[in-house]
Amino acid sequence: MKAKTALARKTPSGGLPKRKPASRNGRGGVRRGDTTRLSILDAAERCFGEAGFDGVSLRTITEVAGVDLALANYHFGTKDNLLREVIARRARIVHDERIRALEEARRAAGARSPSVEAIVTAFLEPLLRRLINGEQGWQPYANLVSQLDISPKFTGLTGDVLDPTALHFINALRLALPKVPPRAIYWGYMFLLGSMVQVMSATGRIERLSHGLCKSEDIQSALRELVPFVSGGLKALGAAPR
Amino acid sequence: MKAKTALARKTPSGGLPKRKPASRNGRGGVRRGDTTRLSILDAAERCFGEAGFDGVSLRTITEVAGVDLALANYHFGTKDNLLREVIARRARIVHDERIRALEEARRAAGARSPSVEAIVTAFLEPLLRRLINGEQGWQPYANLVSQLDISPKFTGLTGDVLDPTALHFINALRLALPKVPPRAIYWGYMFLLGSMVQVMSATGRIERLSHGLCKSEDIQSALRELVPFVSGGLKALGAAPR
DNA sequence: ATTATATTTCATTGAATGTTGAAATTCGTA
DNA sequence: TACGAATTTCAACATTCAATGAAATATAAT
Repeated sequence: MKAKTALARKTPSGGLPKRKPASRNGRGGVRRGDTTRLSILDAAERCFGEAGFDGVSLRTITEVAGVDLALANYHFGTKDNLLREVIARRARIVHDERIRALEEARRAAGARSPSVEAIVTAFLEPLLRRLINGEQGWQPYANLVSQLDISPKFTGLTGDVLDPTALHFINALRLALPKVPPRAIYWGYMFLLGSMVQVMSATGRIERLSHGLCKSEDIQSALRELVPFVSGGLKALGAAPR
Repeated sequence: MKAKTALARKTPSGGLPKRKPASRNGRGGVRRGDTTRLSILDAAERCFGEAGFDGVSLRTITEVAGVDLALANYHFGTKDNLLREVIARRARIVHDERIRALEEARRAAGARSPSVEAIVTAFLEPLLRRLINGEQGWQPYANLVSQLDISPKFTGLTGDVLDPTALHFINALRLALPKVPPRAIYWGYMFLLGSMVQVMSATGRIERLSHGLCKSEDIQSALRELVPFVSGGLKALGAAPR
């Protein structure tokens, strides 16, 4: 384990971008390097999702992106940091929309607490809806976060971005289920995550098990089962024998 | 992608072991190479579980095992095959005990179907009980299978070993829940897997979320919540709006 | 003791890894 | 047009990777 001292000296991510406005350049204010930055992010997202962080090389990623290998270091510094930025890009979007959906559910419920179903839906829909609609890049992202969720090696990384969302929903569930002890709610949230992950990671397993009756890509149907399952499960919590 | 033609020529796993009985050797019929085989398996199990298949090298594994690097190839041929044998070793044990527990539940239920709780317990206990008891090597194994369960890259590998178990339990659940359409049962089984995985993979996440109220290693408490959650969730299936 | 086999050691293969330096190019601006 | 900064290219760095060949050693059977 060498002590990594110097980050790349000449990178915008090194001592912070500090890039000038760069407007009016005939490309709508889009800088030259921005398109390569994006294509690297997209390629990394796809490759990481398919093969895992350690299963793919920067060479493969930049090759898929169609750019020079050294540009990965120039724009992102290290492979670790590239992963971080891949995650953060979409995690922010999902987080914001989940919070918004939760507040919307609260508003709709008036003075009382939203139903468990409403809370669970507010959590699941923002991400799964994008998979259903086939929005560009979200399936690879879903694959990736599923893997990171499990691996002890990367939980520290995902935690910073994903934990704030969690606490909002745990709180909401606690209010909706006053009879269920907090300890059980935390575990229930983990089970919610785990069930969702099985829907997000397109492993093709359910096709084999069901002989084609169910399909991994049919997130719409999966979501129709997932919401009742998780809601029913959460309501059944706390019934354990002391 | 080079076509790898020749497996190592001089390995027992090459053209099948075909090793003589080797009894009466002063070590209770344990061959010389068996102890190194075991130490490599144990080390691989631990390393794979911590860092993932691609996250660890054969060098590290053999170093942890305290044996020469070349012995990994001699005993297991390739890294892929080493992973396969790591999984298969314990998967067989879990499978057998799950089937036995399921039959026991059937016997106890008499003419009727066992309860959903009994079926779910028969599935979860054989593996989780070993984690609760802290039996040697089972936590790393649980970590590992959790990761393989998610990654599209390895589902083909796990499928051969794990799918037969699945079909037994899916069948039992179908009988116990005649009102729930088969399509929903398959998804329910996936959700069961996903919830279980969250308990098995010791990521330390629940500690952070609950500020130490819940503990990853307290599988006993987790299981107490997991069984009602999954059972309640399964019973709530099929209530989806058409 | 003398084989034959099973196992271990040691040295090395060629390829692939993340990262970097320095020169070349492109671009916005003056 | 000329200058400076941002970006891209090219070539290499030192490691590490999985896998293997061949010699050495240990074990079991004869």
